[in-house]
Amino acid sequence: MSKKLFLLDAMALIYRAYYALIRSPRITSKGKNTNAQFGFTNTLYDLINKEKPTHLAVCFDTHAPTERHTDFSEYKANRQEAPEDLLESIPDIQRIIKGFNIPCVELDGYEADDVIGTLAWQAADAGYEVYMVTPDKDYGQLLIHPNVFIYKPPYMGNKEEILDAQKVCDKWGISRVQQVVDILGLMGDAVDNIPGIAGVGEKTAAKLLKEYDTLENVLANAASIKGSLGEKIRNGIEAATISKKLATIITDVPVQFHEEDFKLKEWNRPELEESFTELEFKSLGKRILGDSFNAFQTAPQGVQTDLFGNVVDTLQNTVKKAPAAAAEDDSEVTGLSADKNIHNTPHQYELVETDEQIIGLVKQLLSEPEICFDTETNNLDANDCELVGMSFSCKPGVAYYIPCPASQDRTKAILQLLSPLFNKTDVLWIGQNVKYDMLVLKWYNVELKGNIYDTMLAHYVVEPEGRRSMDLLSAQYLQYEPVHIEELIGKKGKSQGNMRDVPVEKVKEYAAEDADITLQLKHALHPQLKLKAVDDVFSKVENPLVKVLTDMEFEGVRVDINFLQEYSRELEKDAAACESRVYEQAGVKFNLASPKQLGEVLFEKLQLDPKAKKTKTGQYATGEDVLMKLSNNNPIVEDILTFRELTKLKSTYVDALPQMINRKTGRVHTSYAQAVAVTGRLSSNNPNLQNIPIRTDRGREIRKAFVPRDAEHLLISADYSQIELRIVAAISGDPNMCEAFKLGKDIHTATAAKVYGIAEEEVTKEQRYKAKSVNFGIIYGQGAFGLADNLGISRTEAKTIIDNYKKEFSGINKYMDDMINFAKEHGYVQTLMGRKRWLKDINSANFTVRGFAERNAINSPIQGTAADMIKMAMIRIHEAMKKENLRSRMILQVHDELVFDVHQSELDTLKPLILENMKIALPLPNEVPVEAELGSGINWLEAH
DNA sequence: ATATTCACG
DNA sequence: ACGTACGTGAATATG
Repeated sequence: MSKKLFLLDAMALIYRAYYALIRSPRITSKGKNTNAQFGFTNTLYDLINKEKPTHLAVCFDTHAPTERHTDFSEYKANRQEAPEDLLESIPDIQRIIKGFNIPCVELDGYEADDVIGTLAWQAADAGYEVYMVTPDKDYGQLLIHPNVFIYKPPYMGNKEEILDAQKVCDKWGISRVQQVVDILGLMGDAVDNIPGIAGVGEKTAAKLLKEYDTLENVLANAASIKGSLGEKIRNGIEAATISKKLATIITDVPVQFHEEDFKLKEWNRPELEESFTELEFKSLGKRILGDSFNAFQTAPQGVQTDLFGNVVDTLQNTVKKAPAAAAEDDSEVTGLSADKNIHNTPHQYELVETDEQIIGLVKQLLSEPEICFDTETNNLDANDCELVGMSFSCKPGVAYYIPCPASQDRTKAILQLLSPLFNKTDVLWIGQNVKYDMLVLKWYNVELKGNIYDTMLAHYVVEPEGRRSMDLLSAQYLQYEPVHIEELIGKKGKSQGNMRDVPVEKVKEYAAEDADITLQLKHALHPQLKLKAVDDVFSKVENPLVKVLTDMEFEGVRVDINFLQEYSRELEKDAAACESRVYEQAGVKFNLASPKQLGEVLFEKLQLDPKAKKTKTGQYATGEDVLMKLSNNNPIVEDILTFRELTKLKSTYVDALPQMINRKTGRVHTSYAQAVAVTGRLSSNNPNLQNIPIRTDRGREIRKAFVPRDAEHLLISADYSQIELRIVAAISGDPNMCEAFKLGKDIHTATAAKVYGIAEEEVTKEQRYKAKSVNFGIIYGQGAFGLADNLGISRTEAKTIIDNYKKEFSGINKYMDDMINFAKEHGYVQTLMGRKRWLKDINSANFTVRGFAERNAINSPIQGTAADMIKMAMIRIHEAMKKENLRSRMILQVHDELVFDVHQSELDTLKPLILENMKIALPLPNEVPVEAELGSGINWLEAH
């Protein structure tokens, strides 16, 4: 019998199993998520059963950095932290593997693919047929030995797949598997953050290798490669060299394949029984262990520990011992080696607890012009948490921490003692994401009267595209690694701890350090504001907006649950009807919500389109645009699209919104992200209230659920009219467009008249519609192809329209060129308020990459100026409402719209106040007027 | 975690 | 030959 060795890439399989099951999670009676354990065990067992390996080993990655990480800091730097449930599953899985009497192999400094590659070749040399079980395409490079294969386990509805060298070569379009690393070196790999050559993708890489055979030879001949491709390659020599090295799997890892170790042996049944019982694998347990297995029996006690390690020992240190028991001890937070963190810089952090101490601190801080502060809470949701403590710092290295005990009376008393500080007007409050802290304090009826300096926002205007967690900023600007919050309360997830339960001494170190670091960050970032000339947008727009957003988030909006519940039932019914009609027409039942299954039904079973579009993963595309183009209005298409619409509305809005209602206020409190959108816009999340439906009848209904706080109130909605087009007209100074706005014309009709060379009265609906599409397309830098696609017209017609447009509105054409040229020269574009966006790819040799940057150069100043304008308006309106002591509140912002919850007695005061401030917030050049419209009603739909 | 789809301005 | 309109957030499937 031939010897078949299977080597499993454990982490890759665990990830897949975990996420494949996440929608119907397996939770034990103790509340433990066992997705990964279940999925992995299932895969392992099926593999053993079906493929009948004679030998098997499971390979893990370790936390230790590898040479790839030390050589190239960006390697896998884009990876998110694994979820806690997943990390906690690893000891269980290793224990199950031991139960099957299968060795786990891992080695510090090497990744699983290195270990697997090395073992695979050794075993193949020894006459084995070797299957590397992994979804990872990089393994293709290892198929040099004719007896080594890749075994892709079933996933996404695909069957398992065995890849040999030929299949891998066909897949990539190469002639030898050795070229897999050359391909990866040229094209990079987004998953692992391997750069490759900018602008070289899979196709180009394959073409180059066809001609030059190896990456080295491509680079050696770079000088003779013509055109932009040659330039790209010449610019990417270093990146390609690094990338190839990163993608190359190491095959001389110090591990030794021993036949005996990897041989499948008798299972350790008691051990498996115990694991399966603990994890509550009922049917799976029976399937594996037979009917005698009963998941509810008491776990057998006293399993002999020497059964765990006997395979392992012959592999010396390369094999990890299974944990003696499932990780019950949670004294240390997993996943982080505490000794690696460097937070031992000399500092003086003091605990301030008694009334006397607090009064002393207040007295001291009252003389400070700038105070850095931070709050600690027992929950991330600022609208649903208690204050656990506050830290203050005015001098680098010195900080104070005031703990707030569970007694809310005492917490209020502490805040009372601090009130002279909070009420002080001539003080600058420095913090990182101050909105959060202000919101927490607002629930205690505390408002900061001084000015705000938010370091997160400073970084936002200095580097709009960067990421800006405290940890990253500290590393980037202070070269200092602070205490991670995970060290105190664990990672995000259901078992995340609570700051309240952490010993005060530990919280003090963490909290005081945060205030200390934030103060130092302010000093590091501040010069950058002037240097990059973004201090205006920072001090006039972003910082003053913090208080406005705090108040808006605090207010929230009332949502009519009854209405939504009723509407949910209606949508449910209609969606179900659509669904059954689809199954009837298709002649099969399947999961209509699965694009993959739908694609197969439409394009294979029903043969609706012989040349159906595929997505990049090789599935059929089933997006709305694709379906709409399907053969002559097939009724099944209509039902599918309606089903999609109804289920989208139901799951994203109608059913989700009631669950977001705050238990204290009975209202929905969105959170505005002020430092996310690169153009300067806000974004909204938890829930997103900036994408509530309006375009379809059934979607629009949802707006009826947004209602005033009570019968004495109404909602007001005020929105800018054509603001982005006005901004284009104004900053381009195009005479025709400016004139149209000055005369108060309908801009799309006026555009159509110019483009078609006719009088405005003669413009048809069709022509106006097309002109409108051009107007919007221009804002985004759309070309003839896009316009044609959008309007369903020929590319020639689209080109004619665009050419006419550019001729009639030559100023706008010039604006677009000017923006691109400005960006090419200066490396950035900017808004009217001086908000900047840097475009590093603007001079890229790659057409696609550069084109993207060019469209950004056109769009960002427009979108960003509109964002500046409404932000300024919000600041003004908020200030005016406060000054007038109104009881009405601004509650929502939707990019060009503001929504207010208005007491009816204040309607007449408020309407002009809102409109006037919106209009004058940011005057446009070339006398282009800014217009805003306003409506009111008993719900958002009616107010619109 | 990744891919696809779709809601808004 | 390639890709083709900017900016977001959220839900779904996936074994």
